[in-house]
Amino acid sequence: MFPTIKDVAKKANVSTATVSHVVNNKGRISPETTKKVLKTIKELNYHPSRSARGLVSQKTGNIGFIVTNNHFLKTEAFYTRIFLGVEFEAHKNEYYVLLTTIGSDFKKGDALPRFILEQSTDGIIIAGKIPELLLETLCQYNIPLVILDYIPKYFECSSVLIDNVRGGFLATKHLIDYGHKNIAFISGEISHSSITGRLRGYKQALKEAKIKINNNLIETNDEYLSRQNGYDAAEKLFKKNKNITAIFSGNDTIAIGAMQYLKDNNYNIPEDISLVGFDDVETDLLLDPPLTTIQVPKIDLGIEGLQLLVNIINSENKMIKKIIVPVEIKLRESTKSKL
Amino acid sequence: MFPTIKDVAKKANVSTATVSHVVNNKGRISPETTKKVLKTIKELNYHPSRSARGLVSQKTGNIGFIVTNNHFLKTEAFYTRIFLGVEFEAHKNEYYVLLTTIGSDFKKGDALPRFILEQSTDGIIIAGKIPELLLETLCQYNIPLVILDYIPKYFECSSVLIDNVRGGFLATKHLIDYGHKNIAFISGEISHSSITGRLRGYKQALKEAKIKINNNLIETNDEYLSRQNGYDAAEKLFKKNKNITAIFSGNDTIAIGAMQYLKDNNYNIPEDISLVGFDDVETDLLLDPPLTTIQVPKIDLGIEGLQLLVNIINSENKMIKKIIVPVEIKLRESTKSKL
DNA sequence: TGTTCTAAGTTAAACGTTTAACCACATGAA
DNA sequence: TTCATGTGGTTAAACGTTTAACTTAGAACA
Repeated sequence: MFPTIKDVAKKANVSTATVSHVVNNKGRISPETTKKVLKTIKELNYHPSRSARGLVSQKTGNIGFIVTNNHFLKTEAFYTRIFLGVEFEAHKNEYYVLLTTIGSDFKKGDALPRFILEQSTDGIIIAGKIPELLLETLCQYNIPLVILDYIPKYFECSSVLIDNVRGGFLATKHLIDYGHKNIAFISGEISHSSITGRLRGYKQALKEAKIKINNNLIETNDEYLSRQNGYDAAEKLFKKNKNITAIFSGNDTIAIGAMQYLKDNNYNIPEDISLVGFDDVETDLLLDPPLTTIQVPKIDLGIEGLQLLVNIINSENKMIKKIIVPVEIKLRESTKSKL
Repeated sequence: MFPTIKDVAKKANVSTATVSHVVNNKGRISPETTKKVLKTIKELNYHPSRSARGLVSQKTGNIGFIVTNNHFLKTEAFYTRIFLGVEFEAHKNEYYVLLTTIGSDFKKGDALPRFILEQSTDGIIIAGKIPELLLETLCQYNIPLVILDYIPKYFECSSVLIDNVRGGFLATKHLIDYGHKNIAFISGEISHSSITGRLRGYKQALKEAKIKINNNLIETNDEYLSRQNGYDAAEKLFKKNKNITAIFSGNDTIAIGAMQYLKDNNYNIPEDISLVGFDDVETDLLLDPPLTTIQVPKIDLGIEGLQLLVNIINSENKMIKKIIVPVEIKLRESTKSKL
């Protein structure tokens, strides 16, 4: 069916080693021979078999993408785009991406993703928060590794991060500039490094504007980011406070839930309450009103992640690198100036 | 790093063949030996290398997923979900999915997806309309193949299809039941078998209700399904007609575009115009008003597709099978009874 | 007793590459 | 002439499996 390296070698009257050298640009082959071999390869439409290659050279041409099923299901729009960014750049770099989800309750003795055990990837990308134990286990295998959008607690690793602090700062600053003083922060998954970063930015902006931080205005828990979670957070918030005029929400999903609560309780957005999200998922534009938010370049995050991983794979230098991708604020109609 | 079959064989005092037989449940191995080998495998945490396996047995454990980049970009929400369905079921069946996009302008001599040439997949799933020439080329390689959501013109192939005709019928019938008589049909990509099916259902319902089909009320072209396309179609439609009270739109993306046109031109939905979509993408719920649509079980489509493919891979019987997945109407607030 | 059969394994080749080690030849220097 | 060096390859082993063909021991049978 498919021609092998032997077929090429025979037809071109050279050894299989020569063909291999030509294919891989290694060894010393004269220009004429190279040309002859290349021509034969084209004629036969020869492509080296991945399996055979992988067996001897340990290069499979695949990279693994790991995300917890919770993240993937609950904030699908976000992680799907990151995946697409990775996939897109992988395609350019002649890699394929193997996707797998794992439980967020990974514990001692649990099986690793099959692609690791079966050695079918050259490197791993992890998207979002992941059990620390899994990282440690992974580490023992000495596989090139890049983490996207998460900073592990006890573990140093090459990573691509969003400038969450700045994003939180920009969002809050925007509300302050619009004359708001009672600005709430709501979010779930507060143990996620991204969310704590956003909260830090929020506090920074308040401090800079000399507005006192009021813990009653901060409503967080560690449940996964879901709309319901946002609805509940807004509910709690308004039970405790009466004079809120603006909300900065840890991500868009939460914001959408909060928006629903506000509508259900006859608050007008943005007349009564200004609302800012974080992530810029596609649905924001379809909301009524369209959501002002912090734009996160999700596709770019994936692209950067893959490039970083490929660099690590191709170099001996295993220096840990961190890349920060910038964010900016997208002004839409869910915020209004009080001035 | 990773233990090999030899390590297991040595430790268990058997030959590698025996280990292989145990792993694959083949050959005649006594219960005691089996037990002993299994124990050793667990102790060493042995997993067969995919590359080595693939090399000799031609089973890579991967399946390829092909979609045109146009489809993927323009109706991302739809095809991403199909992909996730495939991915989900693949995970269950111990397969990995290699995703690739191809141009919709595939022509003679163009390179096939790399995973085919490099023989790194055991079968292929194709999602949506795809150049007929690519199918023919693919066919020569004799790879197990399943097509989702598309019927090629000159080519028979196992496939999983949506009941588009019924969907079109249900949507139109719903509008008729609500007392509408001047019901328009708009869509792009009319050469896609799914869209023609929906149009057929539309006509069927009208015929059954003894409403004359008016070609002025049918606005189609062959551009890709995009919001802009929907906007334009609605515009053309209303330039030609004044008395439309309902629109059935070939898919949700188009419907969203049309909705925008209606809003821009001060038509109220559903008071002035009732609108029905097709697909049921997640954003429909966030629209104002939420869109009545035909629900397509996208995840199930992917699941069925993968199961079908696995069956084909594992059986000699290459009979062509077609699976039709049912649809139902989701009543929301974009349609209103005139009665 | 010798023959056949069966159960439970083993042996060794094969899959399609890569790559370290080797070889043959030409050139140039001593 | 001899020896070192460089050029352009070839040879053959190795990667980790699977599997067809073979072996061996014991049971069953005539």
